[in-house]
Amino acid sequence: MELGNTSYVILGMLRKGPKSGYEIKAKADISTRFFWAVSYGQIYPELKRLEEGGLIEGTSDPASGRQRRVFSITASGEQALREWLKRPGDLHTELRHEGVLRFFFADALDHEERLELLHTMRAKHRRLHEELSTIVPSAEAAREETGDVLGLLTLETGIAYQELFVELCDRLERRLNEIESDSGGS
Amino acid sequence: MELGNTSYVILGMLRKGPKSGYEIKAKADISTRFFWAVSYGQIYPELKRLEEGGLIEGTSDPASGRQRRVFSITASGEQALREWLKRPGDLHTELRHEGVLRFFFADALDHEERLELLHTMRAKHRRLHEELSTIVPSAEAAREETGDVLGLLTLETGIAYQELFVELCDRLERRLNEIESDSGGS
DNA sequence: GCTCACATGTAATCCGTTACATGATTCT
DNA sequence: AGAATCATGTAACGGATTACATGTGAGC
Repeated sequence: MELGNTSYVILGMLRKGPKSGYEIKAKADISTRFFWAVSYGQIYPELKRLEEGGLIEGTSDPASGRQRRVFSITASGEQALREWLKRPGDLHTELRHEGVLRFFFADALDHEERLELLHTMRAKHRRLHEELSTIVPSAEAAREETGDVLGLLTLETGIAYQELFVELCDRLERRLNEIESDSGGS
Repeated sequence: MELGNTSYVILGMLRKGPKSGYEIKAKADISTRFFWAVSYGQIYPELKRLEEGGLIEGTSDPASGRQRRVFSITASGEQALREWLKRPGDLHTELRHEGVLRFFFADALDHEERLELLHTMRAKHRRLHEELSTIVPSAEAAREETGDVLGLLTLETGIAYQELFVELCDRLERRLNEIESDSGGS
């Protein structure tokens, strides 16, 4: 059966322990979301498909008071996951960044408007930086409990990424101001 | 009419001067591609739509020996572009990064396999870094000719972005080696 | 004459989001 | 009692890629 990267998000989450679709989404929202987002509209149909393919197994969960289906990864699911993790060849990377896009075309704006764009952009990355920072304690707790250090390292990577953009906004602002004062000087 | 960010890529490219669909793609491939990619499958239908909406104007070009349509931005097209550039509110940012995704789930691998993943990832970012570096001279030439400094600044931003990921791969490798020698030591 | 770059377009498909619909349980 | 959270799912839509189809002009 054909699996996309989103299928592996589900498989990877289930490998860390049995979960419901709802829980997968919740975990993804504080971890993979920042470099691979998933939505309910993908998760639930995909859980069905993966179960039909025998990569995961669902059981109705009477232990919980709630009506919910909890899925576990099967042996062939684990095998598929490992196969993907080891698969050689190109790693898909894609960036869609409206802020940089606008900046590229910002010669249609005047100096003040350009600075405002950079401020909006920096504010966004600062917000994301903060959001990621609040997750750190729970990632540290997870490392203590499960011994999984990669969650924390990945989170730090995400934080460094946001920091870079904040710094780039500052750098661009300085450069624009230099150019403006050079051309407008005296 | 409804315009998406891809429409503004076309509008922005045409604002720098009249172009064919083919040329728009070629220019985008060495500039916006790294933070907002576009394909022919979007460009040609969108050119039609933008012309119908009066934001651009196409003229068959007999000056060139070839059969081609060259589009120019209209006054209302420029207005739409500026309106977008100044529009307040959220800037869409999206990252899909299979390398970091795999790394997050890489506790299913052994130490050597994890390092290999990081090497593949670093190789990819190095390749992109190099690709961007080769564009620098043409961006500098464009700055000289057209006075547009933003193309160069955006390119430098893209280069800094690739540099960060190369450095992050190194950093992660060091961290993994530290952990490995700690647990395997003595 | 051949190949490469120029050039335009469409159809199928995939991937993903958003909005909607529904309902149970827990907490206040 | 009411609100928030837990929980599952689907349908419509949008955005984008890929593959395909087709043809011309320029340079070797």
